[in-house]
Amino acid sequence: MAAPGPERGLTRAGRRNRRRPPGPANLGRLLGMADPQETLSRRVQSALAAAFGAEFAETDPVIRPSQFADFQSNAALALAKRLRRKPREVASEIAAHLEADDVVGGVEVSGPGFVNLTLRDDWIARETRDLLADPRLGVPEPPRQNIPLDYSAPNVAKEMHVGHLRTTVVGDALARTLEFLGHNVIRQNHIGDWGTPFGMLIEHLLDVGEDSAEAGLLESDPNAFYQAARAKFDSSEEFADRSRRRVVALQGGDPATLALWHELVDLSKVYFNRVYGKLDVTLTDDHLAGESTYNDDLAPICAELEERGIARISDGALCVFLDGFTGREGKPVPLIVRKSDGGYGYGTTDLATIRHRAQRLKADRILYVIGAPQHLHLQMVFETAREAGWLPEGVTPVHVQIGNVLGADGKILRTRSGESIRLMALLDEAVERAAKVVAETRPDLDEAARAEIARDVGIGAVKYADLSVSHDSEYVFDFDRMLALSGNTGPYLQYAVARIRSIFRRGGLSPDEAAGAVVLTGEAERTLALTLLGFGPVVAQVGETLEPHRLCGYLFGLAQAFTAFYEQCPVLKAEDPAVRESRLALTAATLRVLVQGLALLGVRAPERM
RNA sequence: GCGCCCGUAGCUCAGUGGAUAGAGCACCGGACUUCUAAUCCGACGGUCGCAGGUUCGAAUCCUGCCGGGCGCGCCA
Repeated sequence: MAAPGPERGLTRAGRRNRRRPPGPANLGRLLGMADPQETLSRRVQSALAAAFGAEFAETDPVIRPSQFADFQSNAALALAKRLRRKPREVASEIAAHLEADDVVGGVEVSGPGFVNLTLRDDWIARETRDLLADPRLGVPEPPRQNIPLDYSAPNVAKEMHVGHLRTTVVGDALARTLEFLGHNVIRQNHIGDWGTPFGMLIEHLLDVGEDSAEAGLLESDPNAFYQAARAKFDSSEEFADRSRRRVVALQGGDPATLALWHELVDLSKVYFNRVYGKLDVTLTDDHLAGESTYNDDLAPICAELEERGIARISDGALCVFLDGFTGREGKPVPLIVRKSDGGYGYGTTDLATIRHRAQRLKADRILYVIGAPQHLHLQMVFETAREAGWLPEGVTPVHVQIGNVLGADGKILRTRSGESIRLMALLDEAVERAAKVVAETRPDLDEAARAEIARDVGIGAVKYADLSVSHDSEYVFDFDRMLALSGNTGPYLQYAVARIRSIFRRGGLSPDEAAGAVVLTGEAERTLALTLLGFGPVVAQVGETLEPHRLCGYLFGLAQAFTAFYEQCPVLKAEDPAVRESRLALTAATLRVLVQGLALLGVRAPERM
C-alpha cells in the first residue's frame, strides 16, 4: 500500500509551520477551507461582532449539525443572558448581521433561539470540486509536532495475543493519520526483550540447540517454546539454578550470554515481522526500541532520583511515593525503581524511556497506545518524570487506553480450553471465512484473485473491528459481525470502493480523468457532496483526540451516502452530459476519500469483490 | 477500603451542554431485465442504571447511591 501522502513535501511544509505562526496565506489550509462548519464559524463570529461589538468577535458561535438545516448556531441562547435580551431577539440580530450570501442560502431563526443555516448548493458544489482537485482532500496541516508513538510492544518468546493485536492496529492507524496531518511520527516498538525470564529462555535455547526444530518454534509458535522452558524451570532444580545464574551473566554483560540473547531476540523478530506483514502494519525493525535499549540509563536514573530526594528506600526497594496515589488500607502506592535485590523493573525502564522521548526525541506529544489496566502505572511514571523535571513545559504524555477484547461470554478472549488464542490462527480464520464467501460469490475470478480479495477482506475486517469502537471500551470479538457486509464493517466500506471502481471500469475511464464541475440535481447528490466536505475536519479531529473510531463512523456515513446516490443517480447512464460529468466527479471524489480514509486506518481496499 | 473505566433499543455500539437520543444486527414487510442484490427502502424497538444538583436547556457537567470490569510493593 502506498504511504499516506508525499512525505517529503509534508516535511517542508511542516518545518515552515513550525517556525512561524500561520499567516493569512496558509490560514485556510490550517483550518481546512472546505470545512463548512469552520467557514460558518468565522461568518457567524463576524456577525456577532457586527451586531454586539468587537468584544464578541471571539465568542464561540456554537455551530453544530442540525436536523432542520445543514448546520445551526446555538450562540444566541448563551448570549441572551449576557446581553440581557431575549434569545430569539439575539438570534434575529445574528441573522440580520450575517454576511454570507455567497455561502449560505437560507437563514432561519427557530425554536427558542436557534439560527438554522442552509448552505448554498453552488457553494457545496464548488467546494466539492476543490476537494477533488486537492491532493490532501481538504485535510488541514496543523503545526508539525514530533510525536513518539509507543504501540504494539510484544514480548520476545511469547505469542502476541488479541490485546497486542488491538494496540498494534490502533497505534498503526494513529501513526498513519498523524503522518498524513504532517506530523513527525517516531514509532517506538517497546518490545519486552529483557528481564528475569531470559535466563530460563536462554538455557532452554542452549538445551535444544539454536538450529533445532524446537528453536524454530520461536518463529511460529513462541508460546510453545516459552512453556517448555517454563515447565523445565518448575520441575528441575538443576535447570532453575542454571537459569538464575544465566540472568546474572546476562545482566553482567557476559559476551557469550549476550550472543545467545541476541539469537532469541532475532528469532522473535522473525515472528513479529510475520505478524506485522500479515496484518499489513507499518512497523519494521527500524522501530524497535525495546526495554533493553535503556539498560545503561537505569542505574543513573535511580541515583538521580535518590540524590534529589524524589525516591527513597522502603522495605529494601528504592521507591517513588507520589501524592494522591494510595492503595489498600490507604497505604501509599510506590513506583518501584530498584528492587530490593538490586534489579530493575519496568518502572525504571519506563522512566528512562519517557526521558529519552522528551529530551532526545524532542517530543511535543508522547503517545502510549497501551492496555487500559496499565493506567495507574503510567500515571505514576508520567508524574514522576514531571517531578524529576524530565518533561519540558507543555509536553504532555498521553495514555491512549486500549480496552480488553472479550469473547462471546464477556470474558477475556480465550480458547475453549482456556488458553490464549494464537494470533496467527485467528488471522488465518478471518481470511478463511472471507475466502469461503468469495468462493461463493465470485466463481468467475481465478484462484489468485480470490485469494487476494479474501486476504484484504479478512484482515481488513479484523482491523476495522478493532478500530471502529472507541479504543478505551472493551469489545466483544465476533467473526460473523466483523465480516458482515452490512453495518459499520470493513467489508461494507471495501464493497463500496469496489463498486465505484467497477463504474470506472465499465465506463472505460480512469478516476483521475473525472474532474468536471459539480452540479447538484437532487438530495442524494447534495448529501454526498456535503459529507465529502467533512473528511478534513474528521481527520484533524482524530489527530487531536486520537480516536480512530470517529474516522470509521465518518467513512461509514460516507459509504451510506454514496450508496443512496448509487441507487438514485445513474452515473454512466446519465442523459445530460453535464450531469454525467458531475456524477463522475462526485464518484471519483468518494473513491479517493474512501481509499484515503481506509489507508489512514491501515485497511486495504481491493479492486473488486 | 482506595483509585480508574463503564452502565444508552432484545444484542453489539455511536452520540461536540441544544429542538422529537441515533446506527448496525436480529425480527417483520417490501425492492433485482438495472453502473456488483453480499448493498437498498420501510416498520418495530428507549424510565439514556437510580436520586438529587448546576443550567434557559443535561445521555453529556457536579454530588451521592446501585450494578459491572480492571488496578492497587519488588512480573511486565
